[in-house]
Amino acid sequence: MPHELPKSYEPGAIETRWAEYWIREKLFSVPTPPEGETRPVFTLLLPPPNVTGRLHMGHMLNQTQMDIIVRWHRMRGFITLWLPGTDHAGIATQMMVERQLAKEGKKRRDLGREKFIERVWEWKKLYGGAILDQMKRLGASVDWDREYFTMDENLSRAVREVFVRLYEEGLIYRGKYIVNWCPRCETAISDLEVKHEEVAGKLWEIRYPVIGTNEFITVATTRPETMLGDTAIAVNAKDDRYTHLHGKKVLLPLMNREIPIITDELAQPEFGTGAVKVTPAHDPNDFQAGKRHHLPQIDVMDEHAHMNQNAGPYAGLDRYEARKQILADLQAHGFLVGEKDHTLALGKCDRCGTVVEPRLSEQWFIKIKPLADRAIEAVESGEITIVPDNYRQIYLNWMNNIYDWCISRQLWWGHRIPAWTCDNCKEVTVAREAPVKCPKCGSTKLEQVSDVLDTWFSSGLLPFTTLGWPEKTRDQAVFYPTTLLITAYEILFFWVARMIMFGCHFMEGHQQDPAIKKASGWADKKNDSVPFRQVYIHALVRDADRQKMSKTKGNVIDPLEIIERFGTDATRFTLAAMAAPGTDIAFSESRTDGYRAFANKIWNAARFMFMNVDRIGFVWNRVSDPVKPGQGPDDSSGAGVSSFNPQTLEDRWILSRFNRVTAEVNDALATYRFHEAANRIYDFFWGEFCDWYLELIKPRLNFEEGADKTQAEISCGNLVSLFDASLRLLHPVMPFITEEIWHAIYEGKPPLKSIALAPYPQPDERQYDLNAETEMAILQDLIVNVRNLRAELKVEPKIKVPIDLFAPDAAIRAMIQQNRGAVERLGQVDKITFVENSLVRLAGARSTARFDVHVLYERKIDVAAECGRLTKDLEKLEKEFANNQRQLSNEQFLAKAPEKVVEGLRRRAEELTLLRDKIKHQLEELNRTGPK
RNA sequence: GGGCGCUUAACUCAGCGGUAGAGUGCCAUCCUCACACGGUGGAAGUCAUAGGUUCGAAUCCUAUAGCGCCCA
Repeated sequence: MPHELPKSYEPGAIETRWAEYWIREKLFSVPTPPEGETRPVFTLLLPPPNVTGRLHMGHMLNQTQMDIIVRWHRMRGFITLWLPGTDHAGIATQMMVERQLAKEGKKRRDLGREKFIERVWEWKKLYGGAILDQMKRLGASVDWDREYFTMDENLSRAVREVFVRLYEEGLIYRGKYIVNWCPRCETAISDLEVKHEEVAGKLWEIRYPVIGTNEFITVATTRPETMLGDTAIAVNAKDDRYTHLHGKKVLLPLMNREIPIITDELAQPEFGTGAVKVTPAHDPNDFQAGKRHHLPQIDVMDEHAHMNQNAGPYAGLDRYEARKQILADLQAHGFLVGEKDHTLALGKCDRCGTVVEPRLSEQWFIKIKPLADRAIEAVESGEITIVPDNYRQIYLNWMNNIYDWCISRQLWWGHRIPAWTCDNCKEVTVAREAPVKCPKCGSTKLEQVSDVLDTWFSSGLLPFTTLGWPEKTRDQAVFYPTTLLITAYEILFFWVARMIMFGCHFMEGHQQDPAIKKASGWADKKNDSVPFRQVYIHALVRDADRQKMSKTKGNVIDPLEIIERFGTDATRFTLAAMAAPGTDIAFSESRTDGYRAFANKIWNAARFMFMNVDRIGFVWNRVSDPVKPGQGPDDSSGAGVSSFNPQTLEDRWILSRFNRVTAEVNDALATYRFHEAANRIYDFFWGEFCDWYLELIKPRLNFEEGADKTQAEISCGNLVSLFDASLRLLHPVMPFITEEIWHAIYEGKPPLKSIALAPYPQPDERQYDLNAETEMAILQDLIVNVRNLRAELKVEPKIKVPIDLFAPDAAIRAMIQQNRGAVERLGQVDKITFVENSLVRLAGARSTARFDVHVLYERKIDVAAECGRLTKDLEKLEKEFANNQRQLSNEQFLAKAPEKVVEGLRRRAEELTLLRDKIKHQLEELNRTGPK
């Protein structure tokens, strides 16, 4: 059956087809491996996107990298599980639905809790799958049979179990503390959910009259409205300016309340006036100071950040309205004594951007220190490695300065806290299931606490809850700890750190199936409670101007639009090729356009191959193809290109090069150097395979009457087997085009359902051929020099020219002689004449260390241009030579530099002398014969 | 305030102790029977600045400037 492919590659046509095929055929579904399984395992948890999410470049990068690593492992014979799912995203989702309600003129309270949650579920059903559908377009090879949602019943049960256990262990407590409060979302949020922003603000100075004196104490504040809740003034004990006021009281302006002057470290003498107001209910530092001095806590705001009844005449005002009013009143009564410009870091809600208010409220917390200690240990001991390495330190710094985690949220959408309050005695009972009666007073009037848990509480448990925890399952024995986590720096603390803490705590004592652990290469790891063995933190994708993408800036690049225009493969390749670890990616379309061209190049190389396959009537011998699924990473039986039968220099050369590139690509992937892997393949396929190998074998393929048919078949076979191997090498990065061509090679009857299940190429050292590589380099050098001379002599492209060649080394002469056809074809040469003497004195000649070549053509060369070029070359050589000699005459260099380097420089010196003399001669000759 | 990163060809980026690289763009030329999303040839960089370490620095150290990020 002849292969018919369109002349140019159209990704849109094939990509959706394969994406659907992979899902329909369940190619990436992984059943639980039975006892006795000895193959290596690779497990990766997809960072669950929010149900509210739309695919952005960050996801695309993340998923591209994961898919590359996952496909690479799968092709190397690992049992490879990539687990997908979505996160219920408490605040974000609730906001979406609230917004929807707002359009109908309703608020969530109008519906009531139950109806509202029903509404969210409806919303989730309708829109929640959007991001996963987008993911499918990327070709992500996840196990869709294991897809989860963080609010699934089994996961919810696990969440309750975790909560109860932590509570019973005394690691969860409830209390009234200062938390970050978002007045718009009407909920507490964690420190991590507050984003600080530098803004130009004011610093106001207010003076408080000291009772019993005619003195004043002046304090500075950026939030004057909180003064209504002041319960003390603090000065530093060491500050002599205030010693005489110790023990005295001041009269709080506007409120006419007497409050004490206390001494506390909170007041720093060198800062401002050295005295500070203390507002325990509205500032975390003041809260601590208040505890130390047993000060009352006066809350002056409500949950909407409006002043409450404690604010006296200001009750009911919005916080900023109140500020204005208070400043005016202070001014009027002579208490306001200064106003300065001041830049302050304003905390804003990560979700909605509203300015956060520190607020005293009853919340649930996790006592983090005991959990953090083990999580620190896991990273410090190397049980978990973080790549790039610098994130390790960042992680440790954070963990060492961690605060208790506020886990309760005053939302409706999320995992409701499994705690019940007794209506009668107010006793709070924490339990797995709703208690029938209060254990303290026996009352049956119990109401569940209305708060829900922070979204990250449940996602922090995913590495084990998705594997069936709290039951002990075979899945856990096999797949836990997961092997790798690939994620963005942004959620290192939100998510990664918490998974480590929870994993180390709840999976303590867990042991992975020893046979599988060993086969997977983790035998040296002692701790199987960690949620993953390795963490790879990927870069941020910025726009072409290095700006962080954001909706407000309007510079968001939509990956789906890029995919539409250039194809998924090209987009994936771009992200891979630009993903040098530790550096952010400035996404540039021109690069993607370049990689679309690469896809087209591959496509056309395939067309070329099929054209010859069809013409020769070649039958691809499937048996000899090294397709052995399921071989382990150490099994080298499929190594190299086993069905390749090298006959000629170019055969030996390309085979050697393929094996070297294979080694480099495998190494690069093993250390997450995606850019290196992508670039190696690109250079090989385009620069070596297409530009040289395909050109070189054309004469052997173009068999006509009287030609050697066997040779044509052998080279056709070599072409196909090398192409097949190259496709497998490239597959993890460009899954679609490789799948399409691979199936075409097998004329729709491949030995496996997908190239994704075929083995990944491994280098075979026996197929390295240094001689072939050296000889090929000389041949390429010769051809390039001839082309170069032709261009300079302005020889018409179609005209073939004779050349003279001086090559003193007999072996090189023989090699060129043997490959003269290549020189003739690729250099447009019609006759090669070997000569006895150097050709450097001739115009229109080039020389290298190994040969001189002269193109015979009647047209005179441009003497001035040639002189210019040679002079420039000479300058460069002289400079290098001078440098070279300086080093070689330096005794310290000779004494200290490694032998290899010295030897290299010596050889280079010889070459340089030779080249320099040749150019000098050429210049002399040109000056002698050429026009002035 | 603390911490981190970046500054290499016009643009976007690799390289991170031993002779400056890629892609795009640019110039010239060629629609040669896989590919003009192509071939061939070419031009283009005191590797931010100033010191230091070293036989040798784009690469290591220190300082400065500019840009950016994170944490408080």
